[in-house]
Amino acid sequence: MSIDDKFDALFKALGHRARRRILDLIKDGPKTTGALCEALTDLDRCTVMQHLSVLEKAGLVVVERRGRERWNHLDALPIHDVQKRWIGPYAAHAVRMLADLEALAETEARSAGAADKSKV
Amino acid sequence: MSIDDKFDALFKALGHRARRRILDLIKDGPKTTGALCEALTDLDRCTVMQHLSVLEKAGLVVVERRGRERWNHLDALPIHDVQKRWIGPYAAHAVRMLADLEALAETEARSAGAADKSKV
DNA sequence: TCATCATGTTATAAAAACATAACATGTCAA
DNA sequence: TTGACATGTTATGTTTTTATAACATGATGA
Repeated sequence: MSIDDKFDALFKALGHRARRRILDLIKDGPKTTGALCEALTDLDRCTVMQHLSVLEKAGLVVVERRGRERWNHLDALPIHDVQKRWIGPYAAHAVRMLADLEALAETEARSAGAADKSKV
Repeated sequence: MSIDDKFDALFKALGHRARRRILDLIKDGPKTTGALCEALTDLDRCTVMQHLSVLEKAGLVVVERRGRERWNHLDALPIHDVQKRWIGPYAAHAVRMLADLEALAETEARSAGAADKSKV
């Protein structure tokens, strides 16, 4: 599995609201599949399980079997990689852009009087 | 457009390697659609444009038209929101989990002798 | 043991995403 | 103005995703 496959799987996993809700539900501790289905009343049980398997393939959910129960644990470590490669740098970029914009606005404000006659 | 729609669009946009490549290509300055197509030789021009429209819907690409050219600018601000709501908190969670795990490993190492007989 | 319960598997229909082709538009420069 | 050029639009086929239904398994407790 290439690095791109990994990020594809991760972003895909995060790209559906039901799956993000599941992550939020198991953030503070693992839950059984049944408990998750009870919380997600608008979704069929099979649908929840499909979402869980997408999350599992992305490495965001780790499964532990206890008797006939299946406990779904969050593993947030892959998100840490997303942060490092994609989000962090771009977020920093966003902040830098904002700063540039503000500087530009200030410069333009200063020369506004001179530039006015060239405006449409 | 709800907040969930926004995040759906954003993660979806980030969830395809071709689109992530496009983002990287315009990270340091806008490029025309034609320039992007030249860089992405493995993709059809129409496919590139479809990807661009996905990025545009997610607010990650802002289009400026100059004559017959279309200049695609990166807007990384939406990624900043992803960072704040989804990545940051979960990345922090990952770090906390790691710390917990290390603490647990240490505890178990200390009581290893006593616990050994109960192992399978 | 045996009914029940939690979960798993397989199949299928509908919707969305991806990739391409064919045609259309509007701009530039000779 | 006219041909080449950069881009836009519409249509279409293919593949994935999403959501359910129907059936299967395997643990648990009376």
